[in-house]
Amino acid sequence: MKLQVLLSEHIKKAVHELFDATLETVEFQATRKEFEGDITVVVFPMLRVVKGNPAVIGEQLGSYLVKSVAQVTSFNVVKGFLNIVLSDDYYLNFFYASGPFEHFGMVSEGTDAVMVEYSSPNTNKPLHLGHIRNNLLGYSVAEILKASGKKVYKTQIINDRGIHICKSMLAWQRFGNGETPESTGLKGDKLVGNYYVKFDQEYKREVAELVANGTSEETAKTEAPILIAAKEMLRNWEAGDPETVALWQKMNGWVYKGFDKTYKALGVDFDTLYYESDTYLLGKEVIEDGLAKGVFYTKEDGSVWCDLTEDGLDEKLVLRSDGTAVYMTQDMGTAVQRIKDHPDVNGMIYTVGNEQDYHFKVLFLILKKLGYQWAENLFHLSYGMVDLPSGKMKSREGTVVDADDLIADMAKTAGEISEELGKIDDLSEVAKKELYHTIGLGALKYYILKVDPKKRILFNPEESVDFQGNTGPFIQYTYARIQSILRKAVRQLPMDRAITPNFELHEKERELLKLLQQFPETVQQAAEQYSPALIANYTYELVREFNSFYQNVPILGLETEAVSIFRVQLAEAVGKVIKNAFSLLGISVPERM
RNA sequence: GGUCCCGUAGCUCAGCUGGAUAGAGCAUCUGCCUUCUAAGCAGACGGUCACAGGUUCGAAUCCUGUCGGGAUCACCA
Repeated sequence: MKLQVLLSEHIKKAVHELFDATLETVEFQATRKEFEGDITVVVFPMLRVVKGNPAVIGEQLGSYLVKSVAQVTSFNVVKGFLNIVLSDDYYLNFFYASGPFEHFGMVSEGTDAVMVEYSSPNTNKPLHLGHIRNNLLGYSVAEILKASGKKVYKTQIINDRGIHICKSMLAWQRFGNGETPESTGLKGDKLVGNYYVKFDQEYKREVAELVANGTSEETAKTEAPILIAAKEMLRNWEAGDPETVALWQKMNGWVYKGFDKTYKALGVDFDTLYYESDTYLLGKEVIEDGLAKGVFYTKEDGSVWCDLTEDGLDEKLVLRSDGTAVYMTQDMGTAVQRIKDHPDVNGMIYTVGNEQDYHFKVLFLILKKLGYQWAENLFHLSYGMVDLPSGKMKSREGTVVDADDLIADMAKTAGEISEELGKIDDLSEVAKKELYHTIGLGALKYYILKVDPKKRILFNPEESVDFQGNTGPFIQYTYARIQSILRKAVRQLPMDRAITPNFELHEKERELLKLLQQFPETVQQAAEQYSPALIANYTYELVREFNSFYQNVPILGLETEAVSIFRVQLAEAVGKVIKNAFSLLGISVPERM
């Protein structure tokens, strides 16, 4: 039985016996460092049913627990806080029962399935820092949900159609001279992105020219020939013009190859893909359904709306008067389609920036009104923008931080620091390169995931990311040190020998065991709150505690072999939990660094 | 203007469903490499939790208002 449940039952019983009162719940909290104890019962809330001085009540409850619960060895009361000291046996039992910690904290996959959408890029330009935040969040939340026992489908919707890609296509047609990724050596997404920029330059030039010839700026902006040509191209595409479609396929193909490389470098992947070119016409039957159910209504001009004023929102258009779909229509259609494709799915998480908060609020509400039971389990994983010291990122103005460049830069910085420290000089060049990538990416991922998604991030590429303190590399470093202990221990100690733990636990050991114990609960909590940050901060705390242990108590070469073996085992367990926790963040841990 | 999000140390961030003296890292300063990796450890310095009210035994946390920053309010996606 879980300790809290056990204690809580005994306390309720104690309250009943000692004060003849009935207690609904018992409030626990971790004992603060400065006090002696492992777990604390807050007495104040009990005052509602038990009259008296909280300190005195605490004393009475404390003595009761010491007498009746084997795991409780002693207690102390500070004001209204009853600090309980647990026995070494309790911790050791936990430790030996939970080993060997390989899958500690991970629940095996159940039948309850969810779909996690993230990334969802446009195909006219490369991925940038904003996508990185999106990808890391989405991937991590997917992993956390998996670890909490859900079956997870990772997906993205690729915005492969629309005016944006036509702009790149047109510019390539006009100025490209038949360039390909092969002929230029450029990644496909970069090449296509360059033409998107080229389009914008040309467009601006034409607008300026028109304005110089006396056209008003407003007219010039809508009548620039290249824009008209791009719109024409979109119409051709929608009409299925073979030449346009072929070009579209070719250039999108380049982009996908480029994206694949970036995703691979980032360490993210997908189980199932959706393309907007397939889904942009979806949603019409949902409209029919909604009309039949009276959720939607038609205006005189034929447009279809959903009235959400009762829910404090506006009226929302769901189908244009010409019968074509809007964004909302598509998203409804896509959601329904996804459930059709994956009938076991009973909930979806959308990783999309917070500028779409309103959109998703409306989308979820409409789907609920339509009566889909899975609509009860929709969540918008909303995140803030990533700002640069220079301000907002604008892709058309080229003020973006490119994803590939950033990853490479991080690895480079990691390399420079490693070289300077010179601890891994004996590694091969290939192994070094891989390690630098691991560390650089660890720094980047951790930096982004440790902060609350809702908050906007100010990212300074110049100063890059720290490698000290609450950072990915710091945690990776701790893991590497643990591996070093293990390597040495195997040579020095009979690690396979069964030990009888009859020694007194060191204070640091108790702290570590306490933290280890909390991991499974933390994973569940992170899953409920869709919060990688929770995992990150937990890991940091564990690592700090371990470092303090490592630096302050001897592990190897002790007179008592049993204690040494136990400490090595403890270090090993911490290492495994770090590894597990980091895998939930999509960060790998090196054996050495 | 309506709605939503954010405001905690000089900087970057934690702070769980209200609980003890608000915590880390960076930066600055002091110690610690002849023992398991010093990307580390131990310590010092640093706070009117934006502001003002309210709720209560108790508020950074919940409620109301004000100020500051951002997003969003299209027959765009």
